[in-house]
Formats: sequence, C-alpha cells, structure tokens
Amino acid sequence: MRFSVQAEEALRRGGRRITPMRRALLLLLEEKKPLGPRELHRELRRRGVLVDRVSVYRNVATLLSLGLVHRVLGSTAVRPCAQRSPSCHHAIVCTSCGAAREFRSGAVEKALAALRVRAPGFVVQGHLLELRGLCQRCTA
Amino acid sequence: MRFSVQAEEALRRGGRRITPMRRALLLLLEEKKPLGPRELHRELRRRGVLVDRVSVYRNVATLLSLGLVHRVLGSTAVRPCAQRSPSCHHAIVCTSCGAAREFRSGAVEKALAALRVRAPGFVVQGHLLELRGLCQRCTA
DNA sequence: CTCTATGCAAATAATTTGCAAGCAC
DNA sequence: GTGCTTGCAAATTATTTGCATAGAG
Repeated sequence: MRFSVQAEEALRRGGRRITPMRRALLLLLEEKKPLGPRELHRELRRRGVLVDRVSVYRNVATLLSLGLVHRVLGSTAVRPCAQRSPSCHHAIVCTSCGAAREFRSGAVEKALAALRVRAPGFVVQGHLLELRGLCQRCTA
Repeated sequence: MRFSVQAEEALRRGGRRITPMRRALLLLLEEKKPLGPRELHRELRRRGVLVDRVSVYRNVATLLSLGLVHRVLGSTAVRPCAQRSPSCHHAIVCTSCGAAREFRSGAVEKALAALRVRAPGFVVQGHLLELRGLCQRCTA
C-alpha cells in the first residue's frame, strides 16, 4: 500500500488529524529522497504550501514518534518506514545524491536473526542497516 | 591495538599534531560510550582539561574526516572505528544508556558481501549496521 | 622556525517553547 | 463544540567562521 495512505490511517488511529500540510508532507516524503526539516520546509513552500518552519519540525517529530518514518544514519533526514517492521530498516543510500530505497535480503535477515539470539546479554529490539554507495545515475 | 594509540599514529600520518587536548579526547572516546560535542566538552572540563567548546567541534570534525570515528544513528555522538574497515561499521547500541561496542559476525559479513554483488546498478562502498537493544545492565 | 591548533568573540543555523487563533472531525 | 494543529514571536541550543596567539615538531 502507498506510504501516504497507510500513514494517514496510522495518524487517524493515533488520534491525529489529517491536515493539508500533513497530506503534502506525506506526499513529499513518498516521492523524494530523504530530506531534513529545512529541506522539507523549502520544498513545501516551493509547492505553494505556505507552512511555518516550526510546524515542519513538529510534524516530523510526530511521524518519528509514530514510527512512520526513520532517520537516515548520521543526519536529520527522514524517509518512510516499511510497514512490515517498525524497528528494522534496510536501506541503500547514495552517498552522492542522497537517494535512498529499501531492500530485502533473506540472507541478511537470517544472519541477523541468528545474531539476535547469540548477542551475549543483550536484548535486541531492532536494527538498522544502511548500504552506502553510488546509485546508477551517479555512477555514470 | 588500542584506539588512542593507533589514532595518534593516524593523526601524525595526516600531518596533524598531538596536543594535550587531543590526547585527552582520544582517551575519552576510548573509554566512554558515544558522546556528542557538548558532552565531550563537559567531560573534558570535568577532568581538568580546560578546552574551548569550539576546539572540541574542530577536533571531532578532524577525527571524522580521517575516518577514526563514526557517528551513531540519529545523533552527533561519535565512537571509535575499528581499523579493519573504515567504511564498514557494526555496532550494538543500548537504547537506554547509550553504551556501544562493535561486534563481528561472519554470517552477516558473508550475507552482505553477497548482497554487494547483487545490488542492481549500485556500487556499494560500505555499510553501517546498528543493532539496537538493551544491554545487560539496563535489562536488569 | 614553520605551520597547525587553540581561545575568544561573534555570526549563523538549528531546534524548542509558549500562547492565541484556526480548523478537523 | 472540543481538542489537536498551526503561526508567530522569541528563547535556547548547536555549529561555523575570523583572527590573533600559543605550541608541537
């Protein structure tokens, strides 16, 4: 299901409301690469959604707290979470243009599951895995 | 080899100098959990190293640029890199107290290596993997 | 002695908070 | 109508920059 649609449902379930700016924000996150608060703000305004900077901060915080987005390592940029597992993320991020997408790998998941059991004295709650490299377009 | 020792060598190789504050900073990073600039500053002062906040920023930036430390997820805190691979990090981080350590897993590395080959159109340069959970002390 | 590192001051940028008014439901 | 949301103003906090001086090699 599309991210923006399921995110709206999750917001409703959480007692939050669907406002024009939230809708615009979700659509933006859905179609663009990971963006931070200031970039989201700029892009929203460019699209004619004249929203305040502070509201972007607040909404990003809301989405984070509901587990609908997650931060990319080492930055404040966020991207949609796959619904299947709110605490486990596998992303592949371009170090040149910042584009990101999720990926699945049975082998990696299996290895991580095994690790989870063996982690000595550690209760594993989730994990984050990012492959970093150059996407097709940036390679050319 | 101890982090602080190899870090000093790397600094020298990079034409950087070994100052009292750098020595103190490296020792601090070696023994404590991941800390951000302000925490590092506070802790250094507590230890009697009366350094300026700005210098901490500059030195953290230096260590990052030399690949001697890396940031942990979603924060500006840094921790020592394992020397073996500057672009690949496997850390296990406590979501309660912030303690972190590295781990190795042959299974995970093998799976990632396989992935590296199959990543369609993507030139993989490295990866970051963080397990998040509760450490032994925080579980009790 | 040469060149990097540091302290200090100050400019910028990022993020948070309080409150009144607006709008989703 | 009720309560979550937003805008606006302003406070805080984080980070960067310029420049003169100190100190490592």
